[in-house]
Amino acid sequence: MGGHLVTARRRVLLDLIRGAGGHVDAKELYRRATSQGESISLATVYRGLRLFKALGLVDERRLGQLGCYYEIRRPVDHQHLVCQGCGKVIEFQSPLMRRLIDQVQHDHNFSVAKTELYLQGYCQECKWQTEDSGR
Amino acid sequence: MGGHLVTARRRVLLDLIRGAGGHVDAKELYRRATSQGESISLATVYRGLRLFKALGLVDERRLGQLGCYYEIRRPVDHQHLVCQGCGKVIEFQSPLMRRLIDQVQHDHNFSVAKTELYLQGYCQECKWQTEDSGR
DNA sequence: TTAAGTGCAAAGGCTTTGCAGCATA
DNA sequence: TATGCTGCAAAGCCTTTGCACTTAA
Repeated sequence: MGGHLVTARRRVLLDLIRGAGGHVDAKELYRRATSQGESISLATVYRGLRLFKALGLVDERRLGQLGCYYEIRRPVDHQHLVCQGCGKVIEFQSPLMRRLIDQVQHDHNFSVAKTELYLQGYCQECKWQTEDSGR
Repeated sequence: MGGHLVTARRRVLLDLIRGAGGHVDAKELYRRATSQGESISLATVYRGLRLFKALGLVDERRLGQLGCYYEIRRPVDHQHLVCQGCGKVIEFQSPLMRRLIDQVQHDHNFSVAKTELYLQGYCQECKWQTEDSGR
């Protein structure tokens, strides 16, 4: 059973994902790596991300139509709130989520392995603007 | 302000979406249309879907890594449960969802416009199999 | 030394678009 | 008739892959 190598690219990649605090996609990681002088190809970024996912180090999230974003896996589950005005991403977590999942598992005799709640709308600042413009 | 035409293709397309009970993607709609003798192109399918979305007739859902699925918009919100064993899609709805959204809106001063909860796991039948195989 | 990682370019899905012709109101 | 619809083929994204070369252990 072959192990996985610790390479320079992978270290850089993982550091970048950590530093990004979630909310980066593959292309952005590639851009950040190269812009700080690191030599890496987009293909390697994708391969690294796939590996990290498989190892459970990183989670891939689909934020609506925005595409795939990557973040370090953390012990406590959280969900995302995306502002369609300014694009801001807010993380939150609610105990109701746990209750909801328990309920669904029970009602449908289903074993839930992965959950993703995505909420889209307008943040405090962008709310005013939509009200003003009346759009 | 131009109106939108009611055309044969669009009628067919909408009927197919209705008949599918959710859970079809563009390619599948194209396949079903042509296989029942209708003449339509994939581009027209996409254009129709975009229009229906804009008119609020149809919702686009991203079921995890499965891609885009389309369904007739219904008055009552619902969410999806996808079995990673057999691919079955189960719809459900829970009053906890409403409460969770109210809470998030309040806590983050955010106005939620669109919500999507996606749960992935194993249904009743597929649960046994994963237990047996011990995988 | 040797399995694993990497870059490059090509290929694969899915979705959109430009354009010329067609159809609906 | 005029605006909007359609098909076709091409192009655009994002992501994966084949292959030859490089590197970590």
